[in-house]
Amino acid sequence: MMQNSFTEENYLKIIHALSGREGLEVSTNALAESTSTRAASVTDMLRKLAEKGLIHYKKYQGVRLTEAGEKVAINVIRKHRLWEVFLVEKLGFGWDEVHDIAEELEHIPSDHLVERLDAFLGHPRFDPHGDPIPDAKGNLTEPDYLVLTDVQIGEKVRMMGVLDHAPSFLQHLDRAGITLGSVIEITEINEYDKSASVQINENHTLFISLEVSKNLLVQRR
Amino acid sequence: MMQNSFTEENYLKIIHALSGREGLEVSTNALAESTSTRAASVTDMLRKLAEKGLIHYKKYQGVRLTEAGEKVAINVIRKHRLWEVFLVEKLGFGWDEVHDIAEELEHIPSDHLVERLDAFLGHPRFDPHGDPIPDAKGNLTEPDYLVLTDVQIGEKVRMMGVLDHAPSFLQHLDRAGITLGSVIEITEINEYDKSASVQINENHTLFISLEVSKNLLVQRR
DNA sequence: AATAATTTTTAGATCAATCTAAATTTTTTT
DNA sequence: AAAAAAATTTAGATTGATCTAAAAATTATT
Repeated sequence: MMQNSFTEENYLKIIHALSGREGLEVSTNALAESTSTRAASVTDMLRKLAEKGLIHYKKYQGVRLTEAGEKVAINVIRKHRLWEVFLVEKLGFGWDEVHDIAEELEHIPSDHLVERLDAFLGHPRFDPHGDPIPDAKGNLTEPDYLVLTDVQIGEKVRMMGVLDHAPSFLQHLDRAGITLGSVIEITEINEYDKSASVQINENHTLFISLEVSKNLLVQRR
Repeated sequence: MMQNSFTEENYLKIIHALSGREGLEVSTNALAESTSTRAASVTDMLRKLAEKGLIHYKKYQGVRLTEAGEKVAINVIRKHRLWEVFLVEKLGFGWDEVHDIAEELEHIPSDHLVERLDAFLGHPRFDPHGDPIPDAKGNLTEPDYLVLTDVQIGEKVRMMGVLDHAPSFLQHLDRAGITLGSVIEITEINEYDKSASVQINENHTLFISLEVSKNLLVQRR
């Protein structure tokens, strides 16, 4: 059985991300946007992936992963997230620095390597951004965290992940002293712009904008 | 300045290997052989590398690396060997298993990554096969080991590296109990086929063929 | 030094991934 | 339901890395 190329793997990973939990159809344009290519290029690649049995594709009707395609996508995600753990935990990178490097490492082909890396890291369940790491069998269970905007005043929650992975956002959180595991209590919400005062780890208070709240994943305790 | 492709890096690495310590000219055919391509393909690539200033190339006259090309080649070698150390020391791979994986990892582009990896590994000077690891500035000093065939009967030497990196050879050494650091004493050489009896670590004796002797790098003590 | 053998390069194609421009299909709006 | 707008696909080209077959240059042999 032929190997999938770097590019093919990226398409599958992006289709997985865009189709969401429900496995919705993904549009050609959305893929063009996410892959930074033109729609015509996407069409070509979709035909190819369909031929390989990795996606369900009917002209003009968007695209979904097949079981086989899903398997490939999840394996790429597994590798990406394991490498991110390695870069942060072992090499001392910041969580804002690892995405691009992991984007390359995720395509290194060797099951043997992934399994040994996984063991070396102690079979981590989550990556440095709080995203769950699929197991070797491809089981990926998204924990049902809530977004901070859904939390009431007075409630204490634990910060578990981010929706936006942009370095600038992560650096913003660093400066605010918010990291995975931080305890957050909303002390006040401003009606006007929905910005909020929050207390972090019961010891310092700060303002966060709605934009930030929308991108913080938390868990009730 | 544009990045070099995976393929370009491989050509430079192979030119470096084939031109040896003296920086001799490398022939088109030798490159075709080593890259598993045809001579015509090599010619195309050479023109391209010459245009980029990475090699000295005149038609029909073989090829040498420029300073710039040498720098790229040595950096690839540095990455390859550091990753091999990682795979063996941290992930527990055998020295016979790491070449192909390192062949992929060596092309991951990030100076930051290499330097952190180097530090994580404790700035190793040699890879799992005894090959020296160039430093961050690109200094690569080949230690002047001798080949076991140049060792006299009765002399005790230390095994420091291998010339042949083939898994089958390395596995053969594993079975014979010969590893980096082993003390080897030649007790007898057979005139007929130059095979030898050797004592390993002063505790067990075995026969090795000329083929093996030719590929063992050792050091006097 | 002429001829033969070998090596290398050129010419012209192919394949994967991309592009632009034009055509087609689907969706939305009037 | 027609027309307009948007999305998608097709047609034809381009780029990087490769190929085969043929031509040219170099090297070796007589």
